[in-house]
Amino acid sequence: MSDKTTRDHIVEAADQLFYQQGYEHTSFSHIAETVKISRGNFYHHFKTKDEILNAVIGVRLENTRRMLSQWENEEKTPVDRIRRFIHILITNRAKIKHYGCPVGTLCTELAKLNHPAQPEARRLFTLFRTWLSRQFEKIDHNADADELAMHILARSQGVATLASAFSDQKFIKQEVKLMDEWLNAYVKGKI
Amino acid sequence: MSDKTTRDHIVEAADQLFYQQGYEHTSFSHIAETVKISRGNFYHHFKTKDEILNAVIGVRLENTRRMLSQWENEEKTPVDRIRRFIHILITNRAKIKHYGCPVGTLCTELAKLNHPAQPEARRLFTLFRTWLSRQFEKIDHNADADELAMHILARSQGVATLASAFSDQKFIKQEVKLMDEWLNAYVKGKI
DNA sequence: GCCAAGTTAGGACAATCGTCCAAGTCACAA
DNA sequence: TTGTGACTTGGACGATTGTCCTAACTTGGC
Repeated sequence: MSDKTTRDHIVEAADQLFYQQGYEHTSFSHIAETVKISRGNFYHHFKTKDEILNAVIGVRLENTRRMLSQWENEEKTPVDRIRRFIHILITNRAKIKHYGCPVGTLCTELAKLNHPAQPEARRLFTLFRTWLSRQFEKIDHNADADELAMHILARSQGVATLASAFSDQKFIKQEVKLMDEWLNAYVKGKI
Repeated sequence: MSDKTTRDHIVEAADQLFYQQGYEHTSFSHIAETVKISRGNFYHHFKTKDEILNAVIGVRLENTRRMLSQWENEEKTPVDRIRRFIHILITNRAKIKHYGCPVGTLCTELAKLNHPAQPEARRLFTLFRTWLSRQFEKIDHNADADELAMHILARSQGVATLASAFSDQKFIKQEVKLMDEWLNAYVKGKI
């Protein structure tokens, strides 16, 4: 807990703030205030704001990888694993209602800013995409697993966007149920 | 064409720029540069930046209403009308690939800024939502039309988000095809 | 106890932000 | 012809932005 370096604290605070208020709208002063350090202290750890963004994307990538491999261990069948993915919408529904999906909203913002970190941010999506794709492949080797992965990914994104726009948690549960049914129907048709 | 007032030009330019680079990232200087007027001239037409945003949302609402009633006239069956909605993804695929959905990305940004115009922006979604809901009601009076409308809306949003994140137009066509099939299956089951 | 390296604080910096204002231009009514 | 009101200009304003710098502090090896 307390063996975290200042750098870690900065990245952690930036991670939260970028999610809750967006990258551009989060200023150095705001991060400094949260971490309770001087504004000038930043430039000993990071040269630019973009460098902080890269660090944030880095830890998000690592956390995502860890989460996916944990799901891989805890859920024994590919169908259960995909279901586990679908249900993060439920798990994170409170935050999603307020701030949307951390991955989707970041990619959307960086696209508008035409920011050089776009490819790095996209890797967060790619992580889920390839992981889901591998699960679908295990279900049916002849299926176009990547298309199915993108399909699930897109539906999750849409749910997060609308749940946030309408501040509606019930809608999340509604759509998760539909996605579960879709997955069951798919499995029944293929196995 | 040339009978547009300066105010109209400002709103028009702001509309495009808010879509392409986001609301916060678009500055007065940038709009002024585009319209080719002095920066100071703004405050004869608008008191604050938020007022411009409200005007932009206003014209978007009006344009959307006009578009929906046009679809209502051109397409004679509710199914054709819903299909028409689905296919704006194809029509606007080039811009969606770059900037995502104009409605979804605006609502997402305003949510992060905790901006007072959030309810106004949400009305853009509501317009589509109630229109789609009415179409579904015409297909089947016993259906939960609103759930179906939200479902289609969410899937469109997801497609736009991922198409932008991956700069992938082909994915749009792929998913539109799936949505068409979903609609056909639904109609076949209910009629 | 001392020095070097790593870390921090606080403020200076140029640029840009949204906002506002005084002066000027223009068209048209009296 | 003159006066009036709508419109436009260019710049000033205070605040805030990301960036950078210097001086002070802390720490560990000698």
